[in-house]
Amino acid sequence: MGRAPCCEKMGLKKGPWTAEEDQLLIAFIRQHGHGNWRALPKQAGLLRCGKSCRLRWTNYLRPDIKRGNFSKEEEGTIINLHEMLGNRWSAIAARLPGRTDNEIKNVWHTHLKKRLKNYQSTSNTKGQTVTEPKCDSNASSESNTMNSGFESSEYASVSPQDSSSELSSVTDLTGLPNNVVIKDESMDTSETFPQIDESFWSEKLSTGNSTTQSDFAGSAEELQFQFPLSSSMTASIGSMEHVNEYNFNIDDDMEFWYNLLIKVGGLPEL
DNA sequence: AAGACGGGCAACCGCCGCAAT
DNA sequence: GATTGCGGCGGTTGCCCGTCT
Repeated sequence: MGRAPCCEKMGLKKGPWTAEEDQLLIAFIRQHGHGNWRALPKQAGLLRCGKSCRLRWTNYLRPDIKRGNFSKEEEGTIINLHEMLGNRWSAIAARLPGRTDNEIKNVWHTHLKKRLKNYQSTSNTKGQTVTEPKCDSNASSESNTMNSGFESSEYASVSPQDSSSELSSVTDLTGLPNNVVIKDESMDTSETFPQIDESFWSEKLSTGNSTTQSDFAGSAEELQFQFPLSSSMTASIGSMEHVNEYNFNIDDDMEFWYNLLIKVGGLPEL
């Protein structure tokens, strides 16, 4: 069909935003909101396309943006979520209040990916089975054996070399709120994750605007999934303050997931 | 001191999904 | 059902700035 470009380039400004433009945008959105991005620049007196305005607002001007360096916990969360979700930056950002998808994407490409690579090469030299993360948009089910990708001394209380199939060996990212570790590259978990969508996790794992551990602690359930190479699976559910672990050893995966969701309050009991 | 280089980050581009018509 | 318009998303680009030589 062919779409027209998002905005006619003629007369529209590109490049870095000036303080004046920022003020115009903020003032307009404060007064009128941003119902229609395409119409907004004209109404606000900006020579920008709507897309540019939306991006500037969502990535920089929004009042709830948290600026500054990422904490180690945030970085750990990103790595874990990236393992789980792949390059779905907006989904990852939804779990890190105050952080934007763009910011997370930049952090990933500039810092975390390198760290992951270093970790992997280190692991490989130690004879571990380590897989490259698949950056596939359908990667919510991706699984691999690289744990968090952090140097163990920095983030994980259990060293990567210790990875056995027992619960104690699940890499613990020292109190991360949504600590999900999926292992076993031979397993396609997309078939066993049928009902776990993003809204479920964000509802379960985020509370308001805060990202502090204590905020997560009350509401939720840190999930650690571990798939040993056997046909059975082992999982633990730990809260932030006290690790209430539930151990499952099951062969029938669908029943397992359903029961697990009931446990964490994601499904009503029948 | 100055030019080269590389990293970090803000912004742009193009595609996709969805709702409205 | 087809078309159109919009918002959103992820990939990519290009500028700025710090470091190196």
